[in-house]
Amino acid sequence: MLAYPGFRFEVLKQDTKTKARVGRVSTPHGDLETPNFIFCATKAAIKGAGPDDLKAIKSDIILSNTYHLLLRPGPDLIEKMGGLHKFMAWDGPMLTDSGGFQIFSLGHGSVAEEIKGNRQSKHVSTLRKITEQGATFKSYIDGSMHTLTPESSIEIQRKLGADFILVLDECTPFHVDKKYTEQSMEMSHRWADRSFEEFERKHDGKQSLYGIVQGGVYPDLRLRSSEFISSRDFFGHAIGGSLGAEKSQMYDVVDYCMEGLVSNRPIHLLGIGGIDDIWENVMRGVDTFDCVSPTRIARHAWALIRTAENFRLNLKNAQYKEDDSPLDPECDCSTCQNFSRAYIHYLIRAKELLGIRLLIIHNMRFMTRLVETIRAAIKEDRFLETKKAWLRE
RNA sequence: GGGGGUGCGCCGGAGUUGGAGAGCCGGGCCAGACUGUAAAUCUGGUGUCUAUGACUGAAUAGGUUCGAUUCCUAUCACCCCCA
Repeated sequence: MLAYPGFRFEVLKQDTKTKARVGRVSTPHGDLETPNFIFCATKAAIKGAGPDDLKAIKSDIILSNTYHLLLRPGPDLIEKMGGLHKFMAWDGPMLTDSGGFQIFSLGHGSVAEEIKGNRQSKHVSTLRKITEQGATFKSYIDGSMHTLTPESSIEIQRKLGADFILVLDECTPFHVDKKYTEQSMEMSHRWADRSFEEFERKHDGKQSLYGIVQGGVYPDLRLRSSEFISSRDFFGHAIGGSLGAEKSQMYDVVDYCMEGLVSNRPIHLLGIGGIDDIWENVMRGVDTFDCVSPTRIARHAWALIRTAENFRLNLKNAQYKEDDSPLDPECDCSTCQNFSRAYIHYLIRAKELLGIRLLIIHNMRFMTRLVETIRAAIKEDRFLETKKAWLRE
């Protein structure tokens, strides 16, 4: 049994009516309470926000990516600079993705494109091949070839030094049949074991390893995969791969996984960050989330607002030209305390970077306030009531 | 005052050797997409109307011609040169 001396997960409060729970994860870089949201700093930076901003909006943890940092600046450079925490001046908990998602995204394009059938996508795949050994990519930066194996992904993540690291997996697409999904899942399981062995080989207690559940949208495969991942000595579990074409299917897939996952480990849902998805999946027992959406849509001028349609407003829209009200009257972030919708609208139109930055800060604070609300509700044993009121169901 | 040149879309270009423009490329404008980030990206729309079709449209007014954005005349605006 592998020990994770620098780490601990404890459930502080279990909701009595649902699987929602409040937990505490301890890491060498500090603790965080769950449910929580992990902001994506894919290339060792939250686009448009720095560590001070993260502290200001009360972010507990961020994520960075093996594949992108492998291409540039390279894991050796980051190790030489004292590790990723020091390099990017973030001293809190951190997770790195293994590059498994890039096996999907560099092969198929975005999630939406793949699910919608790649209709008009101009996506040119830079994924060269997937074999039992690993995945080979052509760098989008300089065209050079790079192979990511379970072993090399762990080795790179060790050099990066994040607190939580992930096994290499194949993020299975939506448009493959059950046979492919099953074979992909089984290969990901073998990759999980290889990742674990490589992790264990140089284990120093400063990092912890997450196993990833695959199995597409198939209940039996998801159950098998989650039981497999539970049988290995991972610190935490992540749910990955295709979660279906619709939200209802995603919630079903999460339910399938939960049947096979042991409950004394933190459970992460990879890549999900829709506002309603967070409530629905916390209810199903998910502890942590990550998603590019809050920061990406901010760069595309959308602000997260609880009471808006689909929980968001497009500040680029003409209707905000003369709107002197704060961005979100419910929010305590520096953007909402200081700036009007009209000003942000103007900044976006004028292509002033500050406009994007103000929205990024607000959207991030929106997410941390959301998980604060959720945790408080669970602690007070009012999760379902709060969910209903918050979502105006 | 004299000479030369240029005028079409909200703006800037390109193009039309007298043979069907609601019509190319940017930008702007109006919207949309985005879920482990090749994304400050990408997509659609953008004359009018009673809208599967019509109508108007190449500075303005005339003229030549089967046919004019194209040729001619006048006017207007802007630019350049001379005085």
